[in-house]
Amino acid sequence: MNIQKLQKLGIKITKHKLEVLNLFNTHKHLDANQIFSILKNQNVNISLATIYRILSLFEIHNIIIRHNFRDEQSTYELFIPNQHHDHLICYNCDKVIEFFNTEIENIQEKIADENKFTITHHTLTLYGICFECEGKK
Amino acid sequence: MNIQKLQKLGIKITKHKLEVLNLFNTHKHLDANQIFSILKNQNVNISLATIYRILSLFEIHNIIIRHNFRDEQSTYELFIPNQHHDHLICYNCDKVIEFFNTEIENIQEKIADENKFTITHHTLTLYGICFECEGKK
DNA sequence: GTGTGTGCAAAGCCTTTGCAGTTAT
DNA sequence: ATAACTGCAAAGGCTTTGCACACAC
Repeated sequence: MNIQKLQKLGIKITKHKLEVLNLFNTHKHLDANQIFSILKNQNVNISLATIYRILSLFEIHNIIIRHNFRDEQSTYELFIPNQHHDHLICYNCDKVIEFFNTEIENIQEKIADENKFTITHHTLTLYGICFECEGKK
Repeated sequence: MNIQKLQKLGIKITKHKLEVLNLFNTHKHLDANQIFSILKNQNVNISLATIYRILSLFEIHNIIIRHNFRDEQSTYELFIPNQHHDHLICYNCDKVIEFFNTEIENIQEKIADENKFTITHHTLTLYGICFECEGKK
């Protein structure tokens, strides 16, 4: 995702938008508060309201996607076409591991067909304890 | 789930708890507000706070399970041991279809093993448009 | 110049909690 | 009797919005 693409979408380029976008290059998964904290540490003045507005805008234009992993805040990650994946999350350390499994995707299609559904998207998240946290106990 | 089982868990039986529990016999998936509305229509006086407290209590005791299907409110359904299932949800009419697929469950275990994870639970939800809604367009 | 973007403070929504009175066992 | 339950109102956490000003194109 670069500036030209943003402009093609009719999005006005601002320093704030670029800063939020850049964060996703170094942080795969981010929520609004994390973005706020990181930018604050970098001495960037931006309000939470603006962050939420930028995230909504990016989401509408399929630049990022929103996840609601637990009940709490929404987490965002860059949306990269043809690179769909699902998540494995450690309940203890919040580590997120991405995975993709063709078989599961195919079976999902089969299930949708059987129920006469047209799937637009899906959420598959496995929650558990990772090896490192398991060892610590 | 019957009164004896509740009492064995050390839960004090009240009219409100039984009323909430009974609703799940006729409504598979319910959120706090729906419960509030339904009971209000039945002339049952109960506060939202109490509903939330009952739902939390039932969740802790594995009587019901909580889903966060979209971003909105939490939805609950009865927890029936050995009857795990996943969901297919219509974006248009909110219809919920339950399904279970052994293959997917097995592959998930394989993925967890490969990543040295111990899975405690998972969420698989397929979002799309059902046959009826597709026809209406 | 004009339509967007922004900060601030206020409000919205779902959910939780403190308190004082009530009920189940 | 006593621990659990309840209603009410207030507060909490995340997110959105109205307004006035500032900025991108």
